[in-house]
Amino acid sequence: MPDSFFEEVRGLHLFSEMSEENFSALMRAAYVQNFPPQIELISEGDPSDFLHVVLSGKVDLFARWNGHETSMATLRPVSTFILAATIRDAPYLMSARTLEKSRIALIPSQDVRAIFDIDGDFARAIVAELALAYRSVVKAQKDLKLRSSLERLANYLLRQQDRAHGAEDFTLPYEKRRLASLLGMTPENLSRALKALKPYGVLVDGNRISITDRADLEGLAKPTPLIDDFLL
Amino acid sequence: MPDSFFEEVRGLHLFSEMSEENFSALMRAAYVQNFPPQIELISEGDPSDFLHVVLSGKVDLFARWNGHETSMATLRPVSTFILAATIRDAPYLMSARTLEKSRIALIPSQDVRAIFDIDGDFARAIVAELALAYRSVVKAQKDLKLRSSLERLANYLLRQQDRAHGAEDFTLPYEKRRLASLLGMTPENLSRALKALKPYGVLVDGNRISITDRADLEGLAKPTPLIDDFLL
DNA sequence: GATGCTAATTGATTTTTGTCAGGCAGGCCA
DNA sequence: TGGCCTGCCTGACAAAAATCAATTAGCATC
Repeated sequence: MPDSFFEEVRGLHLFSEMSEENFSALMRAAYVQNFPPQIELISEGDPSDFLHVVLSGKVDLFARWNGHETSMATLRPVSTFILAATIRDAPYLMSARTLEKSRIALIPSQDVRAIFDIDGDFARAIVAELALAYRSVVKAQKDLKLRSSLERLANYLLRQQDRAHGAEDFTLPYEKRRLASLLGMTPENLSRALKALKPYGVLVDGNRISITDRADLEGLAKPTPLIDDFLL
Repeated sequence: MPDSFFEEVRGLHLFSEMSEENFSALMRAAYVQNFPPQIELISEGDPSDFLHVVLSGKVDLFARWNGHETSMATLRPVSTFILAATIRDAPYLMSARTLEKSRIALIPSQDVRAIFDIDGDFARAIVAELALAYRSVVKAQKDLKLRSSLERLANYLLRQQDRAHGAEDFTLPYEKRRLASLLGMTPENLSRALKALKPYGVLVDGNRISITDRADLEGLAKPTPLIDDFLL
């Protein structure tokens, strides 16, 4: 079934509006690959040869400097990454590794640029995608610069609860040390911060979190759509 | 001369490739306004009514949360801002204020979106602009998460020196407290950090900086194109 | 069940950063 | 000139966060 993944890719906002002809051209040299966990898919500084699409599994975007690294974002299906680098034909600014067994579609960057040049609808879809990505990073930066680590954690938990459709308890989607890195703190500090949230009704049991008094936690977290609303 | 500013706007990458007809349509309801210093042009959360273009002066983008604020970026002529919000028809994520007397062109957001919908070249120009903006924020976030405040300052000074074409001494482009906010630290801390850089050959006299031994400072700063290169 | 591995936790400590209060220098204006 | 801003600097202190070392808990494997 070499083209079974076409449908999945086609379903993304990024590709759903373009003509069948251009989509085929884009997919001509594209292919899918299965990766085991902990494989570094791309490394920052490398030329952007492929636009990547996570079809299943989980991928971590991270950055390195001077011997240490930090997690920048975690991607779940179905989403693309490294779009900006592909478009600008510039080196990757972030590295990516699989967190679990993952299926990744690879679309040659030069094909993306070629179709982009001739297909206005595709260009408009890319604009929508990039504008959303840009705003996500701006929100992340506000989170980082305006809030303390405890506040970041509190807001993160509230967002996770929203994701779980408001359920009182839910599971953290990955290891705590990765979460710590994502939130810009050390694992030790995350551990202490979780404890510090106990008076606000946050119970922790391994990866299981329950929020017994959301209003109380919100009093500390002071969430705002301008930072915490994913869609905005 | 009501249309003298058309030329300046047209000179931007964003508008230089589009047809004369579409450009005129875009400019039909656009206008220029002069603002004194310290005027808040837009406030985060407001609907994005206009795409802004800084023609002269200087504009600070900043964000507020829970009673305090932080500087996100400083814009100099000629550049646009709040493009992503305009395109997505979403509220501003950042506020903006003039730092000095400034001339700002205002283009109605709905016109931008209308032309965007019909003009593929314009859409492509927007992609290029957004991809660049996205990558800038990613670099800023890496700077913030991977480096200490002293390292951020050291790298900032090196970048400023590059901007001054490598001159041994140059002037800081704005007040130190704004710089502190931009670098994610307090003014007091910036003051101390500048002193801490003295052993690395950084001399400070008011707004005047001179770097007597760039190699030494680079040893501390460890600059990398993947964070510090503006164009990448 | 014992062994070894890894992640998570905990406590003690240091480093980094922020806060608060006071002082100083330069610019502005009555 | 004197008074009064404002921005910046300085020192003492407090808070936040990182680091280091040691322990514990959970898992998989033999």
